[in-house]
Amino acid sequence: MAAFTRSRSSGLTRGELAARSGSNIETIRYYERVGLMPPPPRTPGGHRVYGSGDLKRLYFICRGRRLGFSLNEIRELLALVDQQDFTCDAIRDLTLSHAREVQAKILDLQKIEHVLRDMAAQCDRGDLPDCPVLDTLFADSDAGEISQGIAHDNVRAPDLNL
Amino acid sequence: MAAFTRSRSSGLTRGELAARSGSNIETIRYYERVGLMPPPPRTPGGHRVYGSGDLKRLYFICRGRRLGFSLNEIRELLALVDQQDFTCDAIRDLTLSHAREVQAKILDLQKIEHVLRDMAAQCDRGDLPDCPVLDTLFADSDAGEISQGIAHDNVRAPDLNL
DNA sequence: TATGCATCCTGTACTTGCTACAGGATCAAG
DNA sequence: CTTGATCCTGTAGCAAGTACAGGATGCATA
Repeated sequence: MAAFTRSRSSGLTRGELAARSGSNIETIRYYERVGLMPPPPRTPGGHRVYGSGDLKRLYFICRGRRLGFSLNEIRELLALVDQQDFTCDAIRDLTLSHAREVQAKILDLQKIEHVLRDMAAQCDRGDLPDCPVLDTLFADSDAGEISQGIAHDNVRAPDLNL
Repeated sequence: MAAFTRSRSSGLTRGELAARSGSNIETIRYYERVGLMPPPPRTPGGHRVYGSGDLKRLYFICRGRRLGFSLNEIRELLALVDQQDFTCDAIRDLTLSHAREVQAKILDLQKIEHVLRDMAAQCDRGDLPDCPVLDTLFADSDAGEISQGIAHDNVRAPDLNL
């Protein structure tokens, strides 16, 4: 219950960093392992000691994740920042390209929701022998147009013929 | 190139099943391993031989996936079907509950898209010193309301303050 | 019948983005 | 000095597949 305690002069433990950023304590170690967070200095005993720069960086990662960026996309953004080698234009392009992916996913999901509600609505009409949902799911099919994957967030790219 | 060839009297190989269902050949083995597809009979040499029932079942799974059901949800549906122990009502409830999850995800993604486009739009106004996207991502934060996870499809549940 | 090639078999490892645990060390307070 | 909280490491697990290696079959043709 002693969250948000700072003991050493301005050094944060991994647990404190987790509490402040809202991320899981194990996730921080994971981000270090995959190279998103730099390996911090250690106490003589081997405990990690973080500074406020680390907190900012972690915020950045968390916020990027919340906005649906993949860790790789975030890695790219951070690399640009780290090397101070970016143009605002390039970052804007990245952002817009991501926005388009999100938009595509929204469209897919809307179609999916539509189909689901349609199926469910048929159940309401008591005049049918079987379960219309199962009937629909079991119906024969022979493919149709297949839209290519959105992938970035692993919602399956639904080819929306059924 | 000899897709859709049927050699043995009405027995399908794994490859043929994959071609007809549009799924990956390895995925079929995977579905068998996790208990969604039953282990089919084999030739004396050990090759799997599928029938038209298997094809229907695989269609069902694929269609369920395209509609965003998890393998576990599909497993439940199939169990109901296999045991012939379902009411249309129960399945309708499952469907609608899934539809609500999809809807929630759509709302989250719409907010995300909005934020992304907002950030990008600020870049267009040349009157700013730094990159507004990076500024936004790096800004300090102290949490806020945190909406609980949708989870089912591993789109991170975005707590939508920023 | 022999051969060649396509397809199949198995087991295992990889992916993304984490989370969880075991078994032990360290830290800070009382 | 002891206690309890937190930390350390390595490893294994989740979904939902995909991809390979190394070998066995199946089937058509010469």
